[in-house]
Amino acid sequence: MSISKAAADRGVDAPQPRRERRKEARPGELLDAALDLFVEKGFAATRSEEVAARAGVSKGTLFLYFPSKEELFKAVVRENISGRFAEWNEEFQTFEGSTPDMLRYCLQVWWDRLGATRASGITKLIISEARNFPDIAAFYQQEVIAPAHDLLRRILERGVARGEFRPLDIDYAVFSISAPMIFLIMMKHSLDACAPRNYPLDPGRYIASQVEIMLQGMCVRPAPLEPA
Amino acid sequence: MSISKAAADRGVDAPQPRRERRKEARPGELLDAALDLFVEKGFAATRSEEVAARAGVSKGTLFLYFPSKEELFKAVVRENISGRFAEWNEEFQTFEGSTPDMLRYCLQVWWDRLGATRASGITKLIISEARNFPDIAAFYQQEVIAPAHDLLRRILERGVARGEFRPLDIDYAVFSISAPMIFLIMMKHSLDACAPRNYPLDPGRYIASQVEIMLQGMCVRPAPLEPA
Amino acid sequence: MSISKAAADRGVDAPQPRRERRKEARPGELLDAALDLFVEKGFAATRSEEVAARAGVSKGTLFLYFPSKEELFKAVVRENISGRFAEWNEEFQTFEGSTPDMLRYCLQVWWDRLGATRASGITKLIISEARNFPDIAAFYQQEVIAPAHDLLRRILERGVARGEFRPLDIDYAVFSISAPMIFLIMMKHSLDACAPRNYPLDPGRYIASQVEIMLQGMCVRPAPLEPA
Amino acid sequence: MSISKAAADRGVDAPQPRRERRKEARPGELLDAALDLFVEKGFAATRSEEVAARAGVSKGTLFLYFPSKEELFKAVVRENISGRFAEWNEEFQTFEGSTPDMLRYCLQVWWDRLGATRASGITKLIISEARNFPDIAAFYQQEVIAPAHDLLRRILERGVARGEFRPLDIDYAVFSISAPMIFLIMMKHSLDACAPRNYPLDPGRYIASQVEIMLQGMCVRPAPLEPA
DNA sequence: AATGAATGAGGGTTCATTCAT
DNA sequence: GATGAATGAACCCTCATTCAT
Repeated sequence: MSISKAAADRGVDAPQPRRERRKEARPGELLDAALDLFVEKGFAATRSEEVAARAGVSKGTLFLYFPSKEELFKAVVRENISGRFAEWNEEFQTFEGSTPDMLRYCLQVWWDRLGATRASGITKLIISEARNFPDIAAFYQQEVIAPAHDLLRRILERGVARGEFRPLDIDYAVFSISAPMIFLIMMKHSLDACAPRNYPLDPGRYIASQVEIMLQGMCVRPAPLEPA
Repeated sequence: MSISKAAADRGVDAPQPRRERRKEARPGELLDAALDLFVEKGFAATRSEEVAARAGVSKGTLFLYFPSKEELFKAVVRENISGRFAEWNEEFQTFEGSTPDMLRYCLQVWWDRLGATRASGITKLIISEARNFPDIAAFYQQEVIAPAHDLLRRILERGVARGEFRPLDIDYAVFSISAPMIFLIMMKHSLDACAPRNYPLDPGRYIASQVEIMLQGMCVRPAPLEPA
Repeated sequence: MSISKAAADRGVDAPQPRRERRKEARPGELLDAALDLFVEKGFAATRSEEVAARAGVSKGTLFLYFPSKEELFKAVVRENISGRFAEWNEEFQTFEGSTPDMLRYCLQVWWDRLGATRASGITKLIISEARNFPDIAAFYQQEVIAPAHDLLRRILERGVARGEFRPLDIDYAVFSISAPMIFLIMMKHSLDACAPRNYPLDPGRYIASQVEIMLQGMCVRPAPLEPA
Repeated sequence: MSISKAAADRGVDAPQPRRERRKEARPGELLDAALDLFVEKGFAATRSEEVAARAGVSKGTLFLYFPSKEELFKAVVRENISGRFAEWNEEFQTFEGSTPDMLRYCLQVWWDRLGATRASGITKLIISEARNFPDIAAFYQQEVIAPAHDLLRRILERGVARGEFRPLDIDYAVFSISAPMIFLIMMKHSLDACAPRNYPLDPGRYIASQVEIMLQGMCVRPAPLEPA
């Protein structure tokens, strides 16, 4: 019974059309399965057997690649946090419009490419489990938060330099800008996930209005404010 | 580690008689210990025996006062959060100033009496573990979120009724107002708790400025905006 | 909550109109409560606190009179097995009708005065728990089964002596006669108690028909048999 | 006591490797151990760890094969009782003799293959604990009692259809026929198990004579009755 | 490398029993 | 004597981890 369930999950003896890489891909498949489950259930409630089953391997194999559930968790976080910033940085390096437009674009990209995707689960995961995994938290701080803040900081400094923004407490502004995004991501993966519509919120609308509000406060010549 | 910890928690060298008759004090001591541990480790990772040990009693005694870990948690929420709404509601019932002042005062009270205290850890816990404990999420929604939103809603409606605010999408405004508070609390209990000063932020200043921004958008005759 | 429940069970502070004997009656009241509960729930599932509550005393008091739950159980059984046989023996000593009538009367008395009453719970109790309490079983054998069998034996011997019955294997006949009674009692307290009407049985009808069948087999001049 | 018992049960001096690979044998060994213990101590008093120990495995292994103590019990019932009905039904489907012979044969089979075996302890257990485990009682009612009664009912109906039996109150007759069997089993596992020979009874003889008595009452042309 | 049967340390909860008052 | 708060040994069950194959 439990035997066939595991077999079913991994597609029994089908010849895996697009997975001929098999062996080398193992750790990746495990990390992928683990990401899904950790995001969905959190660290404690995710059972290692379920991760293995979803990756199509046996429980023993999981421990062949990762010495413990905790190390698996750390590997999942490390695996999924990286690289994207290089690409985005470049995009913004070559951005040519006004800085308010740049900021609008930046937040929209953030939401579309991260917030709205499965990857936002990692943000939720980190924030939820940070206290139980301090080294993960430190790692995340270095690898994600710092680069992200740097990007925002550069945008804001560009605006000030070009005379579009008033002089700003930059750290503070960075913080104010990221807050709604983080908040949205947390809600999406917690209360909204169990009792949808506790928060009757359209993310796009919320982000857009928050950006305009921030810009209102930062711009030298504020645009007219829309109703909240 | 766990061996000596229990002993230490109980106050090894205290000369108290083994069976102190303290029926009245017990529930409070247990709730206090439980709050600490729930905030520190989350709901799932907090073991009931550890709560008992920290309160200086045996495992069995805990279940003498609270029929289950879940009920213990609910009691913690009532003791530290929802039980205090009545009092706060009254405070606002009799508030006589302008509605913008009322809103400023409300958020300051929220931060001072909840956000800045241990109890704010509960908010973080709920958001972190809601998906795994739907009963608890539902309880919290009813007992905390709904009343809190009602309070905010009443304030906003007062502002509209008195002609201080423009007509508002109230649900949306309630949401926008709570977001910075929730965000602040999340950070305090996750990333900030492991590596303080990730966010070089003064909560009071952040909240104050967010309120002004919101008021800017809501008021009929906006006050001049300070720099972000 | 649990405090008031116990208080309610024992009638709080009512002046106990018909229980002025109080102290001397304690053990009896405890045994009485325990009988009810043991019959209803069996030994393992009966909680000593509930016995105490039903008797109107505290948990501690129970252990003042009986050193353990097991001793309480034994005392309950001993207390309730006795005496009745003397009375019945006398009744039958002076019976003047035919022996078949005597047997019919005997079984009817057995059912009416024991089987149909709360006391039949003891029979069920003993049979259910005999293996876990061998000394109880021995005690019951001596105090109840032996006298009861003696009574039946005397009736049968009277029948043979008076030429009403054929020569009988008396032990065997005693057994055949008691079986339906015991069976009825067991059913009443087990399967019938949870899913009534598993056994579409009217006890009176069943006993009567069983007696007639037995008599049919034992009598010198059998009466015509009714349909089963 | 319990320390050395577990060791003893496992076969202390057996030179087997600590992890014998015996997946096929396990369930059977566990069911065997469980039957012994359920019969000996009842359902509530049987601890799952002890079952595991008697089967020579650890606590966890038991739950690898049976998801709960209750399911273990159900499996024991299926293995030893209800799983065999199919075979017996077939036997009776093809029975070609007279219906009285069929009934005689049926009860003899019942006694030989169930009553006289360890499995009869389950019947006693059910009757003893039905009230405390309504789920189990319902299961047993469905899985055992109903099919058994159906079998008896079919035999009786055959007799009536073939003109061998008088028209019968079938439910009632089913009941009358099973009663002596149940009674015998109860005694065997309760009083007789502690002090054998309380009832100086040969089961075969008792059953045979009870059948004849019943037949006497049911048959169109009764055979002459033997002395009781 | 891969498996999956087996382990055993807990985790939440219950309840007979104790003992300071 | 009586109380009932407190204890702690069990109990059922889970699951990360191990290891013989």
